[in-house]
Amino acid sequence: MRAADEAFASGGPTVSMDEIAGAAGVGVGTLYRHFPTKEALFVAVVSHHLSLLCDEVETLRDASDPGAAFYDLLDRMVQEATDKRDLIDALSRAGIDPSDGVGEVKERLHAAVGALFARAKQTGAVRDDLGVDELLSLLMGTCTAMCQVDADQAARARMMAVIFDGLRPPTAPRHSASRR
Amino acid sequence: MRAADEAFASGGPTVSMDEIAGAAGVGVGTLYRHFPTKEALFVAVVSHHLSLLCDEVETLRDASDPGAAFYDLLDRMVQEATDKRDLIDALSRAGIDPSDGVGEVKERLHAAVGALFARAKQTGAVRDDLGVDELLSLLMGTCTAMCQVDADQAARARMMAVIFDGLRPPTAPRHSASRR
DNA sequence: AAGAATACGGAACGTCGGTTCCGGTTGTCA
DNA sequence: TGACAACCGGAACCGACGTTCCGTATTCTT
Repeated sequence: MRAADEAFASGGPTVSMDEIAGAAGVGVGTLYRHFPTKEALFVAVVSHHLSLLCDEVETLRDASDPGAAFYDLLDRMVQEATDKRDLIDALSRAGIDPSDGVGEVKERLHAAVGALFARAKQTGAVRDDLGVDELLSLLMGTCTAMCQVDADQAARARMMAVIFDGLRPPTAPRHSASRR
Repeated sequence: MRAADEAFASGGPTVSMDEIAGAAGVGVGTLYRHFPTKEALFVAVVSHHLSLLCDEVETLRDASDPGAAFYDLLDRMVQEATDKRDLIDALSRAGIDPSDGVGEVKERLHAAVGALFARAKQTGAVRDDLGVDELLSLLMGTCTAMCQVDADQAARARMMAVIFDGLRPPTAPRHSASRR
């Protein structure tokens, strides 16, 4: 059942309950017997994904090379989120809506990524003027950017290179983006 | 009338026609007398914005310092797109849907940005391994990322710094983002 | 094996938003 | 000044979608 639900999530949060039910081979009534509302179903699927992601990140927490592990993680996250479009919405919701059930999982992800992020900073692999929130937001943005150029793998690699290079410690203060 | 339409666009493409009409101080019927469909209205607004943006970019085409002009432009675009949420959808549509009326304006924007981009490359202000499509997609992603951290101007500046530093020519080949 | 309780599928309902259409109004021309 | 025409506002229509409900199937119990 969850398997069919994942299939739903790939289409984004706009698919109708009928379609989800159809994909799962059940009636809509069955869906509502397991989840009180569509929102709840979406949250469940999203939380599940985020939870898996958390496990992965927590595994990397004590990696011997935090920098490499960090960039590897980013690469994988973006790669995965590009396929599963719902993960993007997941991340975006994680940043926006602290009320619903995603909130707790978001905390976990935040903490796990934060830990790895901090270690990577210590080794000088990433710049130290960036917060976890900003990192996650950037990551989210990158994912949506990736969804634009569906096919071209090379283009994606170039875009990732931009982000990665930007995350490294700047060799020298070169530009200020401040305004107002 | 257009003025009121812009007000609509700020709320994203999901606002109802009734709300738009209300904001414009007219009835829905009037809206439909000027635009055959909601989609058309949206396209009109978006095209208008993109058109203005094109004018701006084309002005910068022959700037004495293409690099500075380029980064200044990015800064302004992101800043503006953060306020006007519809511009994000505009950029995203520009990348995705070549069928509707936005297509032509997208060509113009593509060409104008491409020209400035090329000149900035020549002066060594930006890396030369990136295409215009990738740049625009990245820009779009950055905008959506910005919309996450609504308030904090400092956070936005840090995120922009990441993007900007990533766009500069890498000092040395340091990391490969390829996979698969 | 029979009855009850639970689960199931899908038809039915209410709401919401895009689109259409009709009655009123304003401006124009003779 | 009176009739005609264009325009306007908003009520009415229609389809889509989330949600609910009921008749039926299935399984568990004794």
